[in-house]
Amino acid sequence: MKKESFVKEHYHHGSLHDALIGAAVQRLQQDGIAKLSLRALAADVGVSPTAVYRHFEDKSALLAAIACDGFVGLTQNMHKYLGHEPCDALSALKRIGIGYVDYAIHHPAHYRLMFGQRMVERARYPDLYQASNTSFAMLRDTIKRGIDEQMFRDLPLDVMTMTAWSLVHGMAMLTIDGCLVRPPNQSDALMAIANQVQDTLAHGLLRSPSL
Amino acid sequence: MKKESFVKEHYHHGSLHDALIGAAVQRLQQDGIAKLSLRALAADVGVSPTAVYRHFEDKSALLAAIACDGFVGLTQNMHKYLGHEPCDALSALKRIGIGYVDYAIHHPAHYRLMFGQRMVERARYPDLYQASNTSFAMLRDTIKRGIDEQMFRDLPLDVMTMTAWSLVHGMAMLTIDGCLVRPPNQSDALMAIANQVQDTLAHGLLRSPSL
DNA sequence: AAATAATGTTGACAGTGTTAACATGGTGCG
DNA sequence: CGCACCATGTTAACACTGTCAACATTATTT
Repeated sequence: MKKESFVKEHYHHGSLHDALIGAAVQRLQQDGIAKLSLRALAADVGVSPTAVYRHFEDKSALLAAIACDGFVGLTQNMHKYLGHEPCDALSALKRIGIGYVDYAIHHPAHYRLMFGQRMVERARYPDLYQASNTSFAMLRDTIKRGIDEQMFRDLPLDVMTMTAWSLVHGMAMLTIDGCLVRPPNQSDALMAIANQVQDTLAHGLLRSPSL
Repeated sequence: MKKESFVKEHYHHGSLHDALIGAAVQRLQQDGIAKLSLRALAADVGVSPTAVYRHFEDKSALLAAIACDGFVGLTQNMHKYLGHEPCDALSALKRIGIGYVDYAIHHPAHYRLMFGQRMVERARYPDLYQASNTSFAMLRDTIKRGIDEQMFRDLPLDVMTMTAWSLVHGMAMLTIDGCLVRPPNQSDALMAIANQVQDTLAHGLLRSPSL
């Protein structure tokens, strides 16, 4: 009876941290990062401009937190596509790759942020650093399995990891930026292309490709 | 005898356009895009803040011009690595790819700008749009040649182009952002990796890979 | 119940992109 | 030559930004 009377009878917001991130994500999706202002965010949430600084050191830290969430979501999506039943390394790698691109396509604002300026200074943001490493480790570990099981060719793990990672990252970026020559906007058609690209990669990685 | 007396006896700068771009590139390399301000640029060049607007519609247009220069440089560098003697499609593709990554590594500020927000809105900047298309056409045409000469596997041109482009773009980005696991800072070592990655791609594209 | 920490607010400052109105000077035309 | 024009630069101002210091309010702990 004393709470939720209407709105903003409360001096304390209660969950400003999450609310700010939510508002930021929404604005990022609509207007892009260039037009994102802390003051507008604060207004969206119904709080004074400087309240932000009780939850984030500065604007960059807020963005880093969002990027961090992005990597967590990316990892989750890769796990989702990977599934639970055991499978060989190549299938696993393909599924992870599709999960990767799928996430990027459906969360472009997040994805662009994840690989923007924050990535360069990720040493300053331990959470972000760890979250991103967790994502990358999935790729790397799967490739290592393929090598250990002698399914993949005998190339340095680093090289293969970079190849696979470059491929999915490049696909994600080019798709998000609309760089495809004839952009098949249906994500189904897009995923079909992604599948074929993955096949090409498989052909390049496999010890004995099945044509 | 009447010119170049000392400095800035001239009301008219003479080449503000280029001077601004030069100053911008320098600041981009040092501080990154976040800290780039038109006013600072104007000060660098010794001109009032609003003089910029006689040469560029707004800040974004200036950045677009730099990105445009970047694509021109990228194309040039690919041509440089391609050389003049005729060669088969695979060699050509490899050289172009190396030229691509080489440019990105040596002009990270340019490269990040080229694939930043400006790329998304490149419809607004015809010059940028065309310059980028010219770069991409090099990749695409070379791949088409490989298909026509029946050197590459019989896959859709779009798929192969996306694969190759994704690969070089991904490599460029990951390298620039320092995402390599053990970053071999010498660009020689880097190029060695790039070469191996390209070989993997070749293995994936070729009709009959030579192991 | 009092002290302390957490959270929000107000007011201010320096810096930003951008516009409008004005100044300057080189260029071409009578 | 002189004059008008136009490209180029300047000054002043506006709205907006991130951020800080000082203060207010609420929650938490002692």
